[in-house]
Amino acid sequence: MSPHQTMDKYEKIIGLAKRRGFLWNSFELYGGTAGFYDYGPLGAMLKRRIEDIWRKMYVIEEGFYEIETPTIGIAAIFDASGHTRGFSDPMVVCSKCDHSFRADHLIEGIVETPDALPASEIKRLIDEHGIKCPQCGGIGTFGDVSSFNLMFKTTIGPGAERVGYLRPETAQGMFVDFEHLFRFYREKLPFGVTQIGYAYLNEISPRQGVIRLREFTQAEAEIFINPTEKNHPKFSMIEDMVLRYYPAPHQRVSHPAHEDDGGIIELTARDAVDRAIVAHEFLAYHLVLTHLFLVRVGIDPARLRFRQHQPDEMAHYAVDCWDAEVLTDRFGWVEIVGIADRTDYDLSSHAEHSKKDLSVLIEYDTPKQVERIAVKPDMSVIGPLYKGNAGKVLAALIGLGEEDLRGDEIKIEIDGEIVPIPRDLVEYETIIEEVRGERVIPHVIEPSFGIDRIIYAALEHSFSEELVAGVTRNVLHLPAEVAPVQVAVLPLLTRDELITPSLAIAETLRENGVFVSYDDSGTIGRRYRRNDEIGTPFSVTIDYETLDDDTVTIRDRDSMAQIRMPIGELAETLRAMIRHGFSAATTQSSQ
RNA sequence: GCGGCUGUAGUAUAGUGGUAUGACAUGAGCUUCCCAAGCUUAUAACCCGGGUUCGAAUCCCGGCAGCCGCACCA
Repeated sequence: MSPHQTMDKYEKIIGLAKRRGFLWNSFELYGGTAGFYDYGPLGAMLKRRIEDIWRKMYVIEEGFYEIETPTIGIAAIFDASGHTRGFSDPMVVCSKCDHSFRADHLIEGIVETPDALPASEIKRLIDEHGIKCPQCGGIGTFGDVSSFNLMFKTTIGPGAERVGYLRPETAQGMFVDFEHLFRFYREKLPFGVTQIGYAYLNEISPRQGVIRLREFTQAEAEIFINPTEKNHPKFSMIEDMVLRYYPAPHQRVSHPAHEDDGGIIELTARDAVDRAIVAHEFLAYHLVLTHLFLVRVGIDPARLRFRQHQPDEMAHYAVDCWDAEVLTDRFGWVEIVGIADRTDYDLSSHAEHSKKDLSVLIEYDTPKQVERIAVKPDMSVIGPLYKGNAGKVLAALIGLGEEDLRGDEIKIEIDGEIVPIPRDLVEYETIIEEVRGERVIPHVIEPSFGIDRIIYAALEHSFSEELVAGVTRNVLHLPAEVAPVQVAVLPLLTRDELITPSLAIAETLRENGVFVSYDDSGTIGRRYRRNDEIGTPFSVTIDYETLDDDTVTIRDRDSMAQIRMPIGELAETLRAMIRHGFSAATTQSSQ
């Protein structure tokens, strides 16, 4: 058996990607560093095309404008988002049973604020008090306490005073801009905003190549909606779309990420919502949109599923959360998109930390008439009487109901003390007030795409080895829309009389917006195979017939079929093929 | 981060205490040549640092990277 046959698919893809200029390990000149990859010429082109399709679908078709916010965030943002806290749990591993524990939890009861201690101090206390391993009962079996904050830390400005972090997700920048965005969208819900950009996690030991990176690209949409309106206006357009759902109750295996236990069900979006498998229409709509995007960029729908988070796996605030997962040869099911209903968690948390009101007024269709008690204390007397406490007295009085105000004496509570207020100092009346609406904090639906993982999955799913006349043909069956090189222009022979018109054709195609590579090295068969391997969907070949009648052949990557056509129709036909495929465009042109 | 294994041209490899094998790929050329044909020719490698040694790619130590297991995992 040759080494090539013993390689698994991951090795073949990474090998191909490296050889042909899709992906390179970064800093390789200096030995490389795990968790960083360069996109080579073809990889960068593929990435750009995939991002552009995402933009077409989310920015143009859904109308979610794109913004850009800094990749460095200040500490306050991540205090509010929970990243400084949640990402920095001190952990300790038992060397006997290999279970890991929150180190601060082990010494609860020994000190009052264990979470405020540095790692070395926690370790000292664990040793000093002979803390037992809760799992196996071992004493003195704990290793060093390690802090797991995965954010890259840096300082802002000289003097190293102000702490900054490289953002661990692009989302926070959009939440922080909420007030600006709300005004931009003329103060109406729902609206969405998107961002495509780098995010950073200082992974402990990233392996798995491009699957787990320390710098990665996210494409995220944050859609702010009215919490009471989780139906989607365009739901009827997609309600018949069938997706492969893997609901939480169907997940019976202990590592659902690596097994398919047969619990996947195929349902229309309508059924998924009606049977309460997906929480609501808005989420279901975005599952479908995600599916359409992924298939369009080259993910095999048969190796795609939507897995619901288990209740204990979901962030505590989330109502419902689904991951789009792809089946990979080596890593099993891998998450490539997360789609969550994050409720008002993010905005509420930023409101609390920034002390700004981030609620919005949802107007009623018709204003409501509401009866309420208007309390009018005589402050000219109360003020001098209660002096420093006058403000508290006023606040307490205004909050009283009619039954509290009716008696001979009014009693209020100030700092835990009951204080009597003379009856004649407080007047009140019942008034009818018009209420135009209600203030609420919008909920957020967040589809979050891991672009690098999507690129890997598209490469793996489109890769195939096909036997042609006893020889293996490597092909990337990438959709023409995302293929880095769209058309290869190839003179049949390396001769001037064919090279000259070939270069002219390549130039014309470029002027028509087609991304073309010109190649005259080696035999024609070799050049076809070279282009198959990088996924070039169409090749134009110039031969001696071209010199007689100005026709060329277009060769289809997938079927290896060829058609002949006049040079004059070439650009238009190729553009149609890139959009609709070889056979569709062929049928069209022959009619 | 811990433990085990590994590191030779672009790729997969052969090999030895005295600078390295053959192949594929790549470049140039020949061959009117439509699916990795053939011929000529060229380019191209011992992961990095330190130690032992007359001499280290080879032995030893450290680092880095990769793979596997544990832990972590957007």
